[in-house]
Amino acid sequence: MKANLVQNEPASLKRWDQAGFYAALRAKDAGKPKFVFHDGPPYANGSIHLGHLMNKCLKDFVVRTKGMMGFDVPFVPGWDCHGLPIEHKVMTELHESGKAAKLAELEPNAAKMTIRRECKKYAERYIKLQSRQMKRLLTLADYDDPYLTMHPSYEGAVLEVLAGLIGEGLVFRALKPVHWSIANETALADAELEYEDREDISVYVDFEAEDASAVYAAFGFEVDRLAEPGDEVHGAAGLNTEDTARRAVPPGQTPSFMIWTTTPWTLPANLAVAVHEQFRYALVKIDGNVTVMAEKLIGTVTEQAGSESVEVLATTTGDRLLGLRYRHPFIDEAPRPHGHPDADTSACYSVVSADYVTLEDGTGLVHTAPGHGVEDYQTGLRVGLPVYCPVKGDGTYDHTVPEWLQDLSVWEANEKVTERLRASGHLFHDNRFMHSYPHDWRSKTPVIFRCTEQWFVGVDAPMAKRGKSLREMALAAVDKANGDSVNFVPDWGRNRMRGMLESRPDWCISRQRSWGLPIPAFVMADGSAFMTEASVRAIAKLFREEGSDCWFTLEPADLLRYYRPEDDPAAPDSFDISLFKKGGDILDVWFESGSSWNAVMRERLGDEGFPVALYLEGSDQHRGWFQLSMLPALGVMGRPPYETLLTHGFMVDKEGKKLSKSAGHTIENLFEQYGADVLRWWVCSLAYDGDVKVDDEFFALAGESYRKVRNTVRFLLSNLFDFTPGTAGEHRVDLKSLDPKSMDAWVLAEFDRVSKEVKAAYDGYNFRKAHAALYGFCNDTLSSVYLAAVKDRMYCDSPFSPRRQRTQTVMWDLADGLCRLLAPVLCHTADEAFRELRGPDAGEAACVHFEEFLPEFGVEADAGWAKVMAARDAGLLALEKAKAELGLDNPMDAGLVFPDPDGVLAGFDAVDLADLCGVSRAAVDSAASKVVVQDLRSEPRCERSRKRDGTVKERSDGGLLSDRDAEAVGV
RNA sequence: GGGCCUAUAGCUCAGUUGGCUAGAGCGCACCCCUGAUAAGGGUGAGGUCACAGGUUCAAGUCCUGUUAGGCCCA
Repeated sequence: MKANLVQNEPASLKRWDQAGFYAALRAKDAGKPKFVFHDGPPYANGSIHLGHLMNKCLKDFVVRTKGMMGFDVPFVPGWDCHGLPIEHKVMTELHESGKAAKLAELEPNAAKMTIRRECKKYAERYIKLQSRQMKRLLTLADYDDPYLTMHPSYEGAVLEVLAGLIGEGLVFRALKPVHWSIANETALADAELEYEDREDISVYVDFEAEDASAVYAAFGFEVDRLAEPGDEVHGAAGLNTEDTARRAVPPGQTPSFMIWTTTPWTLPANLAVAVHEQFRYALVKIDGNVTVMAEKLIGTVTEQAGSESVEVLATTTGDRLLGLRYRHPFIDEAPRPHGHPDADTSACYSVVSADYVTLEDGTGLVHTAPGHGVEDYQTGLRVGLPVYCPVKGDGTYDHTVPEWLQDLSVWEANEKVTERLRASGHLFHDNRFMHSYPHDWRSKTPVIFRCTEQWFVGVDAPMAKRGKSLREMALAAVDKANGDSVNFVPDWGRNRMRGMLESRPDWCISRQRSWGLPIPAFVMADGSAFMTEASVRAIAKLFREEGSDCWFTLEPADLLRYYRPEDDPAAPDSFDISLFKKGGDILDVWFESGSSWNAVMRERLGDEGFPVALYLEGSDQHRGWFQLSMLPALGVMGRPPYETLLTHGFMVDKEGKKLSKSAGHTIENLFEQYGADVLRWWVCSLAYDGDVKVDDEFFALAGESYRKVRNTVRFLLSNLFDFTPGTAGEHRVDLKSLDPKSMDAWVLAEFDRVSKEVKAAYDGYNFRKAHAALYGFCNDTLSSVYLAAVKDRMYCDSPFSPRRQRTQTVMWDLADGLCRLLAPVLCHTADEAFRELRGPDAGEAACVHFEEFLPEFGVEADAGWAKVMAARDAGLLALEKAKAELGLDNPMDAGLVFPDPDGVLAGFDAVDLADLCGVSRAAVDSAASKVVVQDLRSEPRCERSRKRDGTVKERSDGGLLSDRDAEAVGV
């Protein structure tokens, strides 16, 4: 019989849907202890893919297993609705349909509203699609009332989190280098980056020293006179100590500092050269030019450049180079950043120290542009460099750069700058090379580092009330030594998260786009920003009522209608709301999803919703949702929002390589081909903590093993056709009366063992182990041992013989217990079987998903069973030999005599022993040392049972029957 | 380049604190059954535990390095 999952699953779905299943379950479970589990929101874009498939199934296993263990498990699905991917898609569509031009004519806020309306429609469309697909996966969740990050109450709750962080003094505005998408003209979060290979130019550039003597002096040369033509300039030999150097005469040319960079376009913004104080640097003459670089890198650099003559003139340590000045290769006067005409540029163009300088590549002298790199920025702060960024949002230079660069894009500038340096003699060497480089995850274009004014959440600033910094608290929360720290499954997630927390920078939470939650900041008349805890709470209240769209339609005074400055201790001394201008930034979407513990769990469940028991996502979320949920929760609630983090790996292809996005199945295809139960069975079998290989054949394999389980259950059911259903049916036999030496006691004891194992595995999220145990039970214990052995009595015993009814009772209980254990995974199949087991009279109320796992039967099996099963193995082996030696192909033509030295087997029913081996009869012999196979082919065979059990003879009706069969037939 | 992780039969995985001849399922081969039949049963062949060193009486297991792959970052 075919499973026909593709046709039948939707019917199950419909049946559950009509029963208002989720709500009914909540009602039924009311009052039970809660297991609160929180769904991370997938992005409302596109169809669900294999990653979602695994994630959603694993979550569903948790929901359903915990539910069947006796917990009330509310589960609210959610969607991440705002953000660049949708806005990008919508803008592309608007451009394609020609509507984008109209947008440009609109007033900016009106244009934003148009975009937002389109984005909302787009998000809704995909929420609907994904929701349908997730339901088709038979996942159990409150799909009637999901959480959407674009929902007004959600938006309000996010702002309340922001307000809490402001209250702790963690939110600030600053000029900082951030990842910048030129294509989308916005700052990007780390999570919005993808690393892809890219070819770039790497250049070695000589920066000419301003004061040659100072450089020579740093290397220990006598500097009272420079070498005249004809003077011998000493070579490298032995001249690496300052004493010897002092006796030498420096060469008569100006030395350079050689830097290396892979981003020539940042050279216009160069303001310093960094060295490591402890490293040794050499003054080296390469093909006639004197330059400075790290001693250890001379070989690699000159080899790469193909230099012919390399001569080390002297060496010194990095600290001696500090403060030496150089001339920028094509800029005469240090630039001043916008709006800071009086900026102090005295520190520019000199050698500074930095401990991140390495000797791995480059020259050991690091080009430093504070406007274009985080480390550069920090160095700049330390030594007092201006934060200079001559690159505009569109990736072109402004007019502070030399004319030949103005309005050029940075990518064009790479070439241009290189050529310029070559022409002016500053370029020592250049080559093209491939490296992995961050790209905007939507436009797939390379991003740049660029300094802009952004809002940040500080991770190192001590909190106003809590005293500690977010980083300190977060590290404590993942510290194993800390008793109530977060529990990680698997445990290495802890290390991973700690590493990330240790190194993470301040969180840039602002974006310059339309589709998102506005950061409710205002620009005051003096140009400074206005955003206090109280003002944000006031706007949050408004957003709850009207949604964040009102930010774009209302005036500042209206937006602040709930704000009472007189009650706000943080309010500036004097200000005039009528002069306020609305800020144009929106929040990082990660801040929104990172606030879901408040916007969903506390919102819906109050104190019971915080913290929750479990977050379950892919391992990439250690940096994403896991971390960005923890930080706001630490700031606002003082503890992480979850007790346990469960992590799964990623889908890779058959070879273990990254799954290409274009290839592979659509989810709809998989439903069509396999059905949800097979897909769920597959997910259940996965070692999800590592990478998961996925390929068509694996689904097919899962289908095979699913069918094995299904067939086993079907066989149980098919043997119960004449058995009164229910736990108190008239044919039912009291399990307590079972002989511990009976196969029935054995199989129930086996079930108990497996049931315990499966439940423990479920409880520990080890679904794979449960899968293996369930499969093994169906395949071995039932199919090949118990059911095969019991077939004869099912078919040939008198229908209401005690032996047959005892077996049916056991089969009924096994089917019942098995359905329950399978139900969290094979929700359609298990329910179908469960309903059939209860019979047609049970009606719609019969549903395995309203049930819990069965307690153990508590049936004791005789300790001698181990010996019986060993005897069975030996018997089967002996039969195999007999095939070859005696030509005894059919086991029913054979009898077995088992050695029984200790008399254990003698206590068991000989018919059971025979049936367990599929032979006609069995006996034990305490004197035998090995199994003896009897050839029974000469004995008569029962026409009904095909057994040659020694009782077969001609009966009154002329048939050849055994005693048992004769009695059953009544002749 | 850095952090975290993975590598055991053709495939998917077990293998606890280092300790008998390294296990299971699938697949494969051969056979049986034909009253679970687009089913069921039996037997068997498959492994230098990625590679190279090291610690140890003893290493799949511990340490170091290498290679390949994944996630995250630079």
